[in-house]
Amino acid sequence: MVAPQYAQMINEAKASNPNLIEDRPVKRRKKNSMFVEKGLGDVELLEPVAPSSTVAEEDMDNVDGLFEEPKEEPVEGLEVFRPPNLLPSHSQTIDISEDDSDADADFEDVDFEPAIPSRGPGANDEDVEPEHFELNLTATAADSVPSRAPRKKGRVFSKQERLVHLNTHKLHMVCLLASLRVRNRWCNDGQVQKRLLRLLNEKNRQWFKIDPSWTQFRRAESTKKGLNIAGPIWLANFKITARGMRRAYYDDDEGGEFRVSPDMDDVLDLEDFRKAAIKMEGSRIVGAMLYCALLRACGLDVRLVCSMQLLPINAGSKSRPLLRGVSVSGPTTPVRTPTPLVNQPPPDNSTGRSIPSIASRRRIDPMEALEPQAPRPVPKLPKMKHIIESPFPVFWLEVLEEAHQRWMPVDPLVSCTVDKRLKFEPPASDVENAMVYVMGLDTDGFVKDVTRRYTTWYLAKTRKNRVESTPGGERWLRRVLRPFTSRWPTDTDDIEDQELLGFEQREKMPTSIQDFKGHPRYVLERDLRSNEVLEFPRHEIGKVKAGKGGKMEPVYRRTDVKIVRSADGWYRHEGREVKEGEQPVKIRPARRTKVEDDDQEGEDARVALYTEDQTGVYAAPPVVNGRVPKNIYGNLDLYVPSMVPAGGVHIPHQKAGIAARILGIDFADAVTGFEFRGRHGTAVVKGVVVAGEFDEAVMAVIDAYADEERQLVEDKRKLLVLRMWKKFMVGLRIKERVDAYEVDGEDKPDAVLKEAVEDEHETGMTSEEYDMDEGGGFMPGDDGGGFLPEDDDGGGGFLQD
DNA sequence: ATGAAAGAAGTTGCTTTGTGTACG
DNA sequence: GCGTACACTTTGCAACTTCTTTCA
Repeated sequence: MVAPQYAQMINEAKASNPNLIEDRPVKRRKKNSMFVEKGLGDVELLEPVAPSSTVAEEDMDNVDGLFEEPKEEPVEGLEVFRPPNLLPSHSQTIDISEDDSDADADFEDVDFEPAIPSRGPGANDEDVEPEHFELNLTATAADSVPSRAPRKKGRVFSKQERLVHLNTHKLHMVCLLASLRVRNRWCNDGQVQKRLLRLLNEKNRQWFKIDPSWTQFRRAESTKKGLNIAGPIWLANFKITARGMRRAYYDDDEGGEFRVSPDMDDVLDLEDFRKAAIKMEGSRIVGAMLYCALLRACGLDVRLVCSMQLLPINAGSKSRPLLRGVSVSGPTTPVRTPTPLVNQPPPDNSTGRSIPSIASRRRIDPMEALEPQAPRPVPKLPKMKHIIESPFPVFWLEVLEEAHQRWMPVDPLVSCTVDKRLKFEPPASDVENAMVYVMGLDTDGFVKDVTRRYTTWYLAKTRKNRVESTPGGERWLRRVLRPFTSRWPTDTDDIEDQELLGFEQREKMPTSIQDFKGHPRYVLERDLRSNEVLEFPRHEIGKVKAGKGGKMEPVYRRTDVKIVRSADGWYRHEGREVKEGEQPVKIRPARRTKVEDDDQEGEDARVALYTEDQTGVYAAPPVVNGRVPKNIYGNLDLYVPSMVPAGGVHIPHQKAGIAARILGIDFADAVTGFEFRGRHGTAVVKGVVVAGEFDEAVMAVIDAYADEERQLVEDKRKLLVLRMWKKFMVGLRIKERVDAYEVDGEDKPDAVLKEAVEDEHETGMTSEEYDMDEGGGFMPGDDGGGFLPEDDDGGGGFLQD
């Protein structure tokens, strides 16, 4: 039951801003910015993947099932993610047609291209209407002409576009998590582990065999020593022949075709992985995975750790850097062999340089690949340059140091370190690698967010690039990770949580002015919003130097920031009023609303602002003797429930006003807000306020009203039914009469009947005489609410329906 | 190289209790 | 002359955001 959750979450994200489909002119937009317009709609793509609801239990393997065997072009899922619609077609994104594994059972009932995007279970009612969306799509993708030349770099993204970026980021995370889970599971593969164990001899492995009787120190040192021995052995045996995961970028070149680098990692399934274990080569990803498998085989508790290279939430002006160290020439996309390769010999891989097509590789039996190949002409392959990647790893491991129940980072390939957590974070300027989310997957496939262990400025910098910095982001991430989290935390988990919390708590105060902006813990006065104020008395907790040669600025706690509002604002938004004698804590110039206001007092008008502490809950004048006090507009402000006057009751029913009038009691329309249409705001009335003692009376009248309405509907239905019976009986009667008149030689009573009935049709069956003379018994009694007006087409209409 | 400041160019949020005309 | 239904209206400004450039 994982996928539907995500679909729902993404839908919620969409629904949370219904305005985003609002069809309004966007002043500056890149031509062909199709993904931006279309991306949202395509988030729907996740929904159909939902397995049938019969899978009730939290079957986590479902995730694996769904993402088990990505075919076609899954490499991009690892390296660069693109919104599904950027690809030539959906079917190409998730094409499972040639999949013959059991995994596709999950897909069988799935329609990947629903004509109308279906609503997710529990999807918000504010969901985008598909037709509406379609319209917008066409309009913007085809007709949008920027009012001026788009800025080359650093263009400003609209709210819509930014929302698409956010949703893309989320979707990317979900997909990558699923992908990681599959890959992590491969690291448990018995065949792979058995094979890899050959690398370490008995003596090497002895370090991992901990004797519980040893001292804590000795146990810890033994593990470390073992890792320090195994690392170099690994480095010497593993060869990097493919490119691993890179930092992801949104493509500037929106119309361009997506290309996968020819040297991209191409270990796509367990068979590939087993083969890589034998050949001991591949990308950094494969290297880390294989080393993970090896250490797990040695009996260690090992996590596969990935610094997720997601498409960013805030798309910057940076465009994708060129790959460095690519093959000089050669295909830009993996060559696909058009015909089935069942009987063809596998391509020669003995050079270790060739990157055969994905299609052909997946059919190679790993054992067969080891057999000596019959010599055959090999086409000259492009020479591969040395692959240049980030000097910091994207994949590495964490090994549980059993003695202290502590996870130690281990990287055998890039930094070649053991237990050096600060050697993993790349600088912000690294175009190949950005550290935003670091996830560790243990043997059981549980995911732990260990980002805090590796980042120096988690709160000041890293957090700003994560979903937690967006509204509702924390909850979203929690929900995404929930299916990947063990429900029974162990002591080790608790220890680690404390450790990670400690990293965060010990984070130093930022040294640059800009890092204070949006910092969850600190704030500078200069960054205060216009509706924010520092609590008095001010509590300075530090100083920071503003720029070089600048002066020192005081630093305050974020928790000391209070929201201020005008007296009117408190009243309208919270139903509170400023207490008597309170002095404003801040004063800001009033906004001039109208041109006609521009007299003297309009120019230096000011608005006094107060904190919540300075206000109390507003108490409306109470209802006395059934009289409801009204304001100058003759109604009652009811912006929040607390504004109902004492002794009164709010009846939020459309008919409440009418009901109160019928009863002849005093009432006031309840104004719950304003609708801004055109130049003027119009009061939104939701029901009325009456004296508490009339509550039941009013409700009774309303109910009676509703009953009457129901009765009306019921009567209409009854009449319809009776008419049908009448028609039937009339027909029968005619038939009876015609049959009675039958003469010799003329035996076509049916035809006569038909004619008679049709006749009846045309006359609109207003033949009351029938009812009066003979058919009276079929009509409702006169007390049944009287005779309802008969529609002109009523007679014919119901028979056709 | 890095960060601060200023400028540019866009987006967002606040605004907040109608009016005029045709017609029966 | 009065009451009712209905069409028309759909701002504009300042704050804010996010980028670039320039400078130290």
